[in-house]
Amino acid sequence: MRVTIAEVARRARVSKTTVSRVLNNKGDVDAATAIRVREVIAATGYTPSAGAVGLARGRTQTVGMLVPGLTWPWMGDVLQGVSDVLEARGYGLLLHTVNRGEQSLTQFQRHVSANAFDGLLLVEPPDTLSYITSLHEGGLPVVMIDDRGHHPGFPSVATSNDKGAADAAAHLLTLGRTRLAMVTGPAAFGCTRDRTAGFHGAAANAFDPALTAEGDFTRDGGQAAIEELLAKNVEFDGVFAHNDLMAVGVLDGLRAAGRTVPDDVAVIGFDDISIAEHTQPALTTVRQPSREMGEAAATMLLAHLAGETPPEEPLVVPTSLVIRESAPAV
Amino acid sequence: MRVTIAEVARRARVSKTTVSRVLNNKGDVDAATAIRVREVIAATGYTPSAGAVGLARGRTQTVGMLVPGLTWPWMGDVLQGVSDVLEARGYGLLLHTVNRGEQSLTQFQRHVSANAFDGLLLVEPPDTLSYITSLHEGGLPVVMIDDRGHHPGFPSVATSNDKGAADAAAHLLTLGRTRLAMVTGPAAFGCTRDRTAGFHGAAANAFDPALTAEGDFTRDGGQAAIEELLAKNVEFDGVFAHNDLMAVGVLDGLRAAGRTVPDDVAVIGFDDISIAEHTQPALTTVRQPSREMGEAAATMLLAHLAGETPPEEPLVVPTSLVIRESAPAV
DNA sequence: CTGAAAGCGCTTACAG
DNA sequence: CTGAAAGCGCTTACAG
Repeated sequence: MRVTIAEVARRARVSKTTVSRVLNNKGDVDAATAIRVREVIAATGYTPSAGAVGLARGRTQTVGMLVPGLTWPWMGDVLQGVSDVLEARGYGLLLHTVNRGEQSLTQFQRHVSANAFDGLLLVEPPDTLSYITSLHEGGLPVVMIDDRGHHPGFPSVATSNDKGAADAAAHLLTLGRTRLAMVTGPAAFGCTRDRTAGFHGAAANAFDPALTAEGDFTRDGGQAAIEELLAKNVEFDGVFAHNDLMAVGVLDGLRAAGRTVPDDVAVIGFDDISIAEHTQPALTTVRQPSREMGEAAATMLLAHLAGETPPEEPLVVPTSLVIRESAPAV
Repeated sequence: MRVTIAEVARRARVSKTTVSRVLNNKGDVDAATAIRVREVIAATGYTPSAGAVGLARGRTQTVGMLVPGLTWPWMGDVLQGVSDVLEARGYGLLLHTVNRGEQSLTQFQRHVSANAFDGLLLVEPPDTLSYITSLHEGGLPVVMIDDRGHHPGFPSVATSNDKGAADAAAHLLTLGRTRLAMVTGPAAFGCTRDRTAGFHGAAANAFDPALTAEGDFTRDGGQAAIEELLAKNVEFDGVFAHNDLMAVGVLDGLRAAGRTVPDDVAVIGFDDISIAEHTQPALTTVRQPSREMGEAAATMLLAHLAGETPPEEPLVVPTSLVIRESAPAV
């Protein structure tokens, strides 16, 4: 019993063409006619069928989004940013997860081939960069939310990993700390390289590369890393962890070893996930602007769909230092 | 340059009808013909256009999902469960957020009218129950993931709020605690009623209703509530908080007041969000099976779409007690 | 300013 | 077992 454009046309005593015109404000329509059509539309509650419009126009007004999984703490923020922008612009959001590996990708591929969306937003699932690149080269508008420092060959949104890490180092120096340690992410990640370089550069002599341990971005990995550092028996009074989850492990490891934070050792994390303000002591951290990155990526993709040429360089949304108790203000 | 069914038909020297038949394994097709068609499909990488199929069949193979927002800690788990099931069954997931109030709802309404999806899954946004009910009555298949104990008049998935709370009480009794307090959610929430009733029933005499404070499901609200309780100067040695976020506030408030957890006061939360295992001490909590609820809801909706009659009663996915240090095993 | 007709890419009776 | 034709609900040249 769905009302169609034909029904509206019949009731308004005009052609479907005319109804379509007033619907899309395209071409001139006699004022009185337009009013009559609008009245019928209002009275019937008519809404054009998304599927039919999409088929006729060759555009779905829908954007696909591909993410590795939904359980990372900051993923919800990214999604929220994306969702807000798309919704405000009348676009739908078709969400895809790569939680089941190959199978997931096959399903996703099917949706791509089926032209189910006009453009793609993504946070890169493991080992899919070349696949995504091929989609982009095949003509699909793509914008990547680059949390790994990949600097891909297509439009992307990133954050200031280097600057954020430098800010962390600078803050530790301000606190008078002179022997700084670092717990990094996996060496293969671009963001690990960027954060390491930024920290190293700003900390200068206060940082001894020997006081570096590689973690895996998990809490347990962070704890293991700090234990490794403590076992070296080299003094340090400040630690920068490449993400908050590891920083939580660092905090626990330090406590277990009898060190007080921040008195003995100041600790700074990266991300500002919701846990950060609830640790003991509350964690000072470099805030990653997840939501803003989502908004920026969606905005960029829509501009691309509207015909604008996307920027060559990654769009960088800056980090900001959030000062809490684990590395307090001076 | 998209390859269409017409192109496949031409290359295989058959009609579109026949191609459609082998695509959907419908009706008998000569074995040799079918093979020929399949070869062309494989060679061209043909995938039917989602929009065209949807228009012709009157079904989009897409499910809509409406959520209040993406930043609640357990929402990612719900979504992941939903996403896994839909994907495995070849359905798309169209995500809608009600982050911008009325405007969001208007946009959502438009998607509903536009027949953009076959069925709807939702976690209820504030004050939308009557609207959702009208959609359901209007014929849209709906399944609600009921985190609030609403017991709506349409299919839903819930968890054992009462039983979970009773388990918390029983565990505290097992630990020998005899004066139990409770920090509840807002009184208007169905789950608050259910958790209160379950706890009260199982704790019996050990629970004094005077030792109840109402919180708002936030960390700060939990801390305020425990301070209110402490100010009463009535002894208690166990606290059950209606969610983990408030339990974190309880932990902090207790620490500030010089009480030791769990020695002086044992604490149990509800949800088992990721923060729970990282608090000091780690939080014992009633695990809410968010992901399983998402899976169950999606499964139920797909069954409904396939023609099955959905159950009258809410499907209850059971909670489970996760024992950690804040209320350890005996 | 307006409408008839073709077309978007499929599916599905219907006829053979 | 197979195909021509109509139909799903729109949009868009084209003609007037």
